[in-house]
Amino acid sequence: MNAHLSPEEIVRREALTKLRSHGIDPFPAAEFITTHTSQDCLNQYEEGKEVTLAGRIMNQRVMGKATFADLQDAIGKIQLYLNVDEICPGEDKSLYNDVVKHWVHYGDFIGITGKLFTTKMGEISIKVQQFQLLAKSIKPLPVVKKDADGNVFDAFTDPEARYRMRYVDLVVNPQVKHTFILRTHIINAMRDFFNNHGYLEVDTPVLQNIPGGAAARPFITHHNSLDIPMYLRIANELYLKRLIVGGFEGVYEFSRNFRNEGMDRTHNPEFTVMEIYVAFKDYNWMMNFTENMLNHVCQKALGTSDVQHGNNVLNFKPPFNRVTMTQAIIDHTGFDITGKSEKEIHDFCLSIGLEVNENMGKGKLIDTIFGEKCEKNYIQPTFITDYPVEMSPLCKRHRNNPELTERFELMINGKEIANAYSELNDPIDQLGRFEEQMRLMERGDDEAMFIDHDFIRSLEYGMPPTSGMGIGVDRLVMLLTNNETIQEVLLFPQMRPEKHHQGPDLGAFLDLGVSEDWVEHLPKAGFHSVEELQQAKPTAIHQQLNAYRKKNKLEIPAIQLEDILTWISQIN
RNA sequence: GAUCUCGUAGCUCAGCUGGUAGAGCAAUACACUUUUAAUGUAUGGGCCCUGGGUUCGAGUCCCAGCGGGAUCACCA
Repeated sequence: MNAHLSPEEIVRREALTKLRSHGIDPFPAAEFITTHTSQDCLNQYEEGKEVTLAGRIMNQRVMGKATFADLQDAIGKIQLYLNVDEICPGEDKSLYNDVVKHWVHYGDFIGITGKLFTTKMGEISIKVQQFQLLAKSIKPLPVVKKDADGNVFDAFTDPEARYRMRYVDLVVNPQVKHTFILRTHIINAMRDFFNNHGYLEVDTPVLQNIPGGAAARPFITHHNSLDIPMYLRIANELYLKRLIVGGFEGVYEFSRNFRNEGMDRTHNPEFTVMEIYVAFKDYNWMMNFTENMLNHVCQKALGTSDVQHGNNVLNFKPPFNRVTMTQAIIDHTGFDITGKSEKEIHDFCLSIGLEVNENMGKGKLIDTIFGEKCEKNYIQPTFITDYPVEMSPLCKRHRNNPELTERFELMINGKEIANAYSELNDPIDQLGRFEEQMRLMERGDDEAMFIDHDFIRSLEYGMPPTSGMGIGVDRLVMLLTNNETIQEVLLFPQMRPEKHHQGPDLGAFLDLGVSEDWVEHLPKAGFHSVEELQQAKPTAIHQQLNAYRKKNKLEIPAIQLEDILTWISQIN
């Protein structure tokens, strides 16, 4: 029955039985009311103050009639001092000698009441007077230890295990928990900033008929009643603009987007983008707004405008540098794209060794140059502005140059973090741009966008001049929490489904009446499952098992054919 | 999707040119009433990812698969 359990798991399950037989429910139902957290105890220390708190017991150091342990709650840790005479003032010392010393294990939830004191070694601790098991942990957590110098031993580091069992990761790796707390603080700070400006947080459809607003492969699903294909959203942009048409002055949404594309350290099939649209503004206003917002986020979430990321310190104090796309390319390649034809740019790309092909339009070529030669150089927050019109089908043309658009991307640490436009609100121009996208698609550009006619119709009713900005929340969090992979900032990153290499089910054999002596030998003799027994001839099983017994000189009784027949009858 | 690389005890990892599976921590038992990587003594614990192959013999070599990581392509 317990054949698939590790010895430690068996010990813990046996402890359940022992606890119950002593009248202790290992999973009690009642509320446990705490008065303090571990941090309260440390921050508001008063000798002898009575405190009640709950958490996981993390590290027991049993020293005969006294035991030290760490109690880890949601906030942190505090040391417990469990003394036999304090916990068991009467004759019965069982609560200490049995429960504390033997039936409570690393990882169990306990509730305690006791008095604060300082040990000889100077550590604030709780002298426990009442002790209660709140929930047993029957699977041992990985044990991570730290020495006096802060060196970590046996850290739980395997990425696969950590991502698949994030609950374990969060328990034993405090820095992981801290990252996710920061993530929420960052999002809260953004939300506060927008709300304080009077903008409205909204919800728009996740299930969409047309996957619009970006160029990406969508996840496709099907609606049964309507009998139509539906798509998980790849972006929410077109819906937010419809709301600006509807008369809202400013709307924003933290949008979970889904894209059916590759997965790696910077891509997860679902990811979060914050998009905001504000009426009567342009991209210059949005640059100011964005740098102020990010500085606010850094101050609120991190308490500083100087953010350590890898070997760099990123300075979020406004104003950020602003460089046009044209100037950026001149700065890093010496080539001026102004007024150049598609062929001239194509030839230039070839001359500097970039891989380009005939399907690439002018915008895509320029994008390639920037991506290969310029992007990585912008470590400090920098707005790259005025992108070529071909790259930006939803963006308004530049007021001074119709070949460019009023667009900026915010580059930080050599990567794109935000993207913003003076939004295109001319419905006729917009339709033309969509049609250009269709031509690109026919030419082989699989990133080109679909036409959303209802969106065009909304523009025909009139959209005020508007600036919109989208920011990759996961990537911003990576930046601000000093993480290099998106999996570290998503609680449950997408993983390939777990495959269980199921070992032989010895318990199932026992249930058939196989003797305990024999059960462990069945898989070794070639029978890994009940199904395999069922499919074999009883006489063949009989011969095979006894041949195995003879070959391995087993000191156990030989199998009789009747035994086999009994097993088989048990199956049916 | 391609290439490289890894998969050994609950955790972190050794295991050489193929020859009977190792350490620390964790667990179990005993001792120990202010320890803190507690300590001391003893004990138990392994489908060495899975399936084939080569071999007298495979954790080790070869092939395939599964899973992870890295790089690349696509993308944010």
